[in-house]
Amino acid sequence: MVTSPKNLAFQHHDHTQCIDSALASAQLVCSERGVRLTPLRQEVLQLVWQSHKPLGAYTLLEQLANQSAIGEQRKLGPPTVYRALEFLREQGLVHRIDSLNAFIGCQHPQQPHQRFFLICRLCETAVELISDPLTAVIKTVADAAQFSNEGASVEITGLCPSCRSEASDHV
Amino acid sequence: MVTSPKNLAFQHHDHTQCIDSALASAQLVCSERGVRLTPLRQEVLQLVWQSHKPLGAYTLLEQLANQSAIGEQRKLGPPTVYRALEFLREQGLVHRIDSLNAFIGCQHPQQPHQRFFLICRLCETAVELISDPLTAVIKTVADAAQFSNEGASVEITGLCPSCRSEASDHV
DNA sequence: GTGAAAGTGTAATACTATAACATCAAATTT
DNA sequence: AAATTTGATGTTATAGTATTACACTTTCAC
Repeated sequence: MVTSPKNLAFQHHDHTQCIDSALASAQLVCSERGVRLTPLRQEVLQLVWQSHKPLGAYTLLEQLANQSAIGEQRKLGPPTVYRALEFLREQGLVHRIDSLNAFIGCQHPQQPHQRFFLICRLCETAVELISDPLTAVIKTVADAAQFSNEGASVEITGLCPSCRSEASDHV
Repeated sequence: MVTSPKNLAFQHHDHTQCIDSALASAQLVCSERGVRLTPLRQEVLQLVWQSHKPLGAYTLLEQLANQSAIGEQRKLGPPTVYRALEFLREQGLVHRIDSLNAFIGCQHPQQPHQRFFLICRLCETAVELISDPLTAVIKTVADAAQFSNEGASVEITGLCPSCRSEASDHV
């Protein structure tokens, strides 16, 4: 069977490509919009993209302090990372996963969209989807209730393909 | 047009009925399952049901301490209310709204179900929906990614019918 | 009744997020 | 280029949300 690009993050893949492409997109998007992707913001974006696992703000803060050139000499506080995350979210480069209090790089930063995620409870990988049928049903449901839909978040929890097969291996 | 029962909570209604029916359902469900709806748990459920607005755990704690017979003599801490909420959630009597860190009474406690909400950003009312099409699309999306869907949460944010018309009144 | 299990009390603490104000850097104006 | 303004970051403190750990009590099964 052909692997759908949708669940690529659940497979082994060349993650360097993910990071590179995310950084390139971010550069492009920010210069188009005339907003500044400062070194700090870029570093936070890079940290968020180190994996497909959502990371908490304090984890990012710690890594920023310990693993990055930026944190070498500065004493960083929570507002620093929260502000960077807020900027990245405004630009649609990062999403927050409400059920995890954690942040993840946006996999479709080009256009604005609702937030649909598949979240594996074992490997903690989160995959972002774009689904027209899901978007359509949400619109239908909201319309039926005469509710003006300004934004939506869908978080689907369960086991990803890899963790499913591993789980069945160990029965 | 006929008002759908779905968005009843957005309309004026006899909320006493909501509370009574929720408590009756809870009694029934708990006795059927052989679990104990203690006075504390019942009080927390009642507080959650005082409105259709999700409430934070610390708000509930404060009300429990100040407004209920239970809180009169005891000195209550956060674990007390969190444990009651955990129990009520396990029994499907209460849901947590992740985007608000808040809790709301379940409007369909009879059967297990996924969590679909319309959340008004003005009046803060949250309405729970059961939508077969939405359930079906989520299943389809998960299946397509070979993802085992164990639970899902959909939080749709915007303006409810009442707040929409009020907003347009004041233009 | 006695013991086991479930429920609650209590103190301490961990985790998540923001407010407020100071400082610094970049861009714009003059 | 100096002055001005704006945006970005540093820093301290605090607010808000949730859990751990252990003591005590109540309920239920036997």
